[in-house]
Amino acid sequence: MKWTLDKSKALCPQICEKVCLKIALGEFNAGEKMMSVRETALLAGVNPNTVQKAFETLEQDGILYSVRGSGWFVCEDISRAKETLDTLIYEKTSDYFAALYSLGMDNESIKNYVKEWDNE
Amino acid sequence: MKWTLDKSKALCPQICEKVCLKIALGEFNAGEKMMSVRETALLAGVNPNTVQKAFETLEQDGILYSVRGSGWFVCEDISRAKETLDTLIYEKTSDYFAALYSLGMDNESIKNYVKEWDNE
DNA sequence: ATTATTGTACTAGTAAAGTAATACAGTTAC
DNA sequence: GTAACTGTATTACTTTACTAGTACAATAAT
Repeated sequence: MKWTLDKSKALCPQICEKVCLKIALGEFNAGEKMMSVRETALLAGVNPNTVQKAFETLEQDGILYSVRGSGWFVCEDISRAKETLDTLIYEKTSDYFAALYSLGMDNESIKNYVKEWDNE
Repeated sequence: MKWTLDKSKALCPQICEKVCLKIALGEFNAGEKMMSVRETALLAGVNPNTVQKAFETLEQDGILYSVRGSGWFVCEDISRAKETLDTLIYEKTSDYFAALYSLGMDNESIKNYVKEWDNE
């Protein structure tokens, strides 16, 4: 099924996140072959070059590796993928708090606001 | 004193937010004259054209108005500035939740994570 | 062996956001 | 009335992120 990406934001990081999550969830398994660059591009609705760059980023993070002519594979140690997810959650929370500080809120008011949040 | 902006993000919206906040906090008063485009540009460390665009955005939002040759002024009704701030807080929270949904979290886990957040 | 599929590389084009420099027009202060 | 401010407009340049098209090399399947 099609991946849903937010086209108003940078696509490359979204693809990285999606892959990390799918590894963490066991949708892609350690040591197994990934979808091809072109297939992923179709699924995500982006240019193959964008997927290529995303996979290369994940390669540097020790999450994927490539075999020329054969395909992309998930590394044996998937803890790196989980760490990357944790780091992303931390960073996004940190950014969120920073953004609301700029709007005049403090830690307590932010926590209360989130506590009452009730939307879908 | 100098405005501190995050240069890795779009500057124009940051200037808009800053002005809204300063109006809401009573640092700029209803009906009073604003700093000039050039002065604000120096203070914020950005190009005058960027400030001009930000002020024009706030003009469309009914928060500022300009008098050619004279300067920029704060509108009499500052409730629009406060509404804009509230909307921004709402949107940023909504974006934050959406981002963490993409990382595999749900409402409850996000609320717990924020509750335990303890950083500066 | 041939064919299809894979990763990889390269060049060019696009769009958004901001910078930079300049010019002009209206207002204010002296 | 002149000078020193204002806002406003225009043009060109830069960067980032992505698109688009093409080409080539290595592997796998037949």
